[in-house]
Formats: sequence, C-alpha cells, structure tokens
Amino acid sequence: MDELKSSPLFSACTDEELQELMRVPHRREEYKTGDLVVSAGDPCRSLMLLTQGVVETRMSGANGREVVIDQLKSPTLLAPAFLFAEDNTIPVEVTMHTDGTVWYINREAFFQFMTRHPHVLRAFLQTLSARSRFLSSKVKGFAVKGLRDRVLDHIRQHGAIASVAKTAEVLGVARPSLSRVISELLDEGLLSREGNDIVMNG
Amino acid sequence: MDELKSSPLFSACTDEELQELMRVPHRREEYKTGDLVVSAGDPCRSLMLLTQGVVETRMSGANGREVVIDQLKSPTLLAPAFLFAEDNTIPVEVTMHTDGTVWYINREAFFQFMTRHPHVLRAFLQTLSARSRFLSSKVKGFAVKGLRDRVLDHIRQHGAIASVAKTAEVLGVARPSLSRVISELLDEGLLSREGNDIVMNG
DNA sequence: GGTGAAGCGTAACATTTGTTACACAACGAT
DNA sequence: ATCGTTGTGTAACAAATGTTACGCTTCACC
Repeated sequence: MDELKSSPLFSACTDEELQELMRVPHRREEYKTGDLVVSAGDPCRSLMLLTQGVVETRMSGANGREVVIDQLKSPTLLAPAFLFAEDNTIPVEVTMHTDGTVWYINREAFFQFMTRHPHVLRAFLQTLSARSRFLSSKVKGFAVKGLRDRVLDHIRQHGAIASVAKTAEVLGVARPSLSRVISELLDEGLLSREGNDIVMNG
Repeated sequence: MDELKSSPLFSACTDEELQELMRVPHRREEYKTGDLVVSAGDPCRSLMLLTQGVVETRMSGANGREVVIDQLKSPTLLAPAFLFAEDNTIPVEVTMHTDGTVWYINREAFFQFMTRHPHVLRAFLQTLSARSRFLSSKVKGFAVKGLRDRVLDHIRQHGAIASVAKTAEVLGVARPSLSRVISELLDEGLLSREGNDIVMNG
C-alpha cells in the first residue's frame, strides 16, 4: 500500500521490497478519536506504524497524576523502543487524538526484513535515536530548576502557547501555577500576547 | 580481545566473528578516575564500549544545576542511542568514576558487521531498548508527585540508600530536603536504618 | 592525640508550587 | 435571548522544596 511508503521507514523502499514486506504477517486497523490504542503495561509484539491521524502518549503516576508525554503525528512508529526489548511491556498509554490508522507488522519478520535491507535498518535506528533524544530532553526539562525556565524552553521549542491548560498538562504542573508564572513573564516583558497565543519577546 | 567478548553485544560471537570485528578500524583507550570521556555536545562517531570501570553520566541544565542521570558499570555501551542519529551530538557528560577502558569502533564498519550478524543486531537493539526504558522511568519519576514517593521508588529499585548526598544529586533535590524527608519516613516506620544504609520496611 | 575534611542531621526562614474557590469572557446548543 | 460548557485569570491559603547556617560524628592523616 502507498500508506506504508509515506513512512520514513519505508520511503526509500522499492516496490519489490514493499511487496516482499506485504507477504509477512500484518494487519491494518482503523481507530476513532479517543480510542485507546495501547494501554500501559501492554506487551509490544508487533511493529506499530501510525499511517494516519494523531495520537497522544501519556504516563500516569501511581497517585493519579497524568502527564502528556507528547503528541505524535502520522506517519510515525509507535513505541519502537520496546519492540525488541527483553521486557517489552509498554510504559505509556496511547490514545487517538484524531481518527487514524495503525499497521501492525510481525516483529520477527520485520527483523529479517531489516537485516536484508540495511537502509530500512538505518531508518529504524534513526527513529529509535530520535525518540531517545526526545526523552533525554524531557528528563533535562524536568531537572531544570524552576517553572519559569521550563515555560521559556517550551515556547522556544514549540513556538507559542495556544492553550494554557494543555501546556500545564505537558509541563506537569497545576494550571493556576502556570497561569501565574505566565502572568509574571508577561509583566516582565519576556512574553507577549499575539492574538490568543502567547509568544516570546526577542 | 577477550575484553570484547565480555560485552553482551559480542558475548555470543564466535572467535571468527571477533577476528572479523578486529579488522575494522578501532582503538582502545584507558582512562583514570575523574577523566572526562564525553563532554556534552560532542558528536558520536564511534561505537563506545566500556569494558572496564564505572562511569557517571550527567546532564547540566542552563542554570548550573547538575543531575546525575546514572552510573554505568562495565561492560556497557556508552551513548548507543546517538550513534546512528541524524543529530548525533551527545546530550550528556560522561566521566570516569573509577579507572577504566573504552573501545572505540568505527560506526559504519559496525553497521555492516551488524547486518552480517543478526544476533549482534538483536543485542544492540535490546541495549537501545533498555536505555529507552530507563529514560522513560526517569521521566515518570520526575512526573510523579512528591519527593516521598520518589525516595521510596528509588529504594525499591536500588535496594538501599548508602549516601544521602549522592542520592540527592540523582533525585535532583537539595540535600537537606532529602534528609528531612528521610527523617520523616524513618519516624513513620516506612524506612529503617541498617548499619549505615537506609532500607525499606516490609 | 590533634586536625581538618567530608558527610550527615537539623533548624529557621525564603521561595516555589499546589489547592481551592470564584468571577469573567467566549461559544455553541436549545 | 438564555443556558450550560469550557477556558481563563486571580486571589488566599496550604504544602513542598530550596537556602543558609550550625553543630555533630567519623575517619584519614600528620
């Protein structure tokens, strides 16, 4: 299918290679907004490829606090880091943020496919690396002292804040706390309003 | 060398495979306690394999706050997640915690080697996965509300607290804050002293 | 035995963040 | 137009953590 070719993993594949891939066990599933794709603790037995739609990944702490790890737009792999792990349970919850489509491709067959097609292997490794870098920056973000700096970092990376409530979830703080800090930063002239968004100054 | 065979990456390799590996460009470097192996921002151009010793990996925020990400004992790979990344700069600082030895193996040659020897590829993917899971749990740890829970989690994972100061660094809090919380947990009977260590109760 | 450094506990106070509650504006549905 | 919903700002207070400072023990070293 063309859907697969849109993924960075398979974009460089020839038609013959894709036909070979289509002969391995796989299935294609459609989801609707709000559907649960993966719940925390599920084992990861197949390569999961989101070809259409947007998902949100969340981690929920023991006490009920939920943190939105991030939003992933298609095309992207879901939980690629846990596909070949010894403990392949997925620590995050994945829900659809829009309608979407996920392909499931048999793990071992995909492994064989990678060994036969090094450019696919390289793309897979690059994806893993990007996820790892993202998590590193997330850790760094939480370690950085002070909500003020985290807010400024977040705006630098995302360009603007559209929703205070959503951003509070992502940053893992209470909404009024974020609202207060943003007010301070607006007063100090470090941030400014641009329509409904909040952006940097300088 | 036998040193390589001790690594989980190459432990399943035959002698012929290791000899093949030894023909690819590589070097071996020895370090002393306190030496800087990788400084944050360095590009990752070779597979780095710690065959002897213990290293600490740190991230330093913009404001000077430093957080010990973790301690890695040999044998282990250093920064494997960034070897095949598009942006292959390493976001952490790696310093020797003891004397040690690091092997550097050419990236492209190692890539070829993996494609020829799938069991090495699988071991490499498992290593990447384990690192990714570690980072995930780290993110979850920071997101979990309350230092009390983080302390209990840390003890569950590490068995005991030997040094309050070191642990405070790892958890990213001030030492007196950790000391205070530990005192409370001791009072409440959730923790207890065992010699110089602090352990769980139950 | 003295001495200094390192690690720890603790206290007092400052700062940050969470919690709860309320008022207001925007918006869609009835 | 009215109603309810949603997102937002704000205030007052509570709780958690940071900061600084001090005294105590332990231990290596002289």
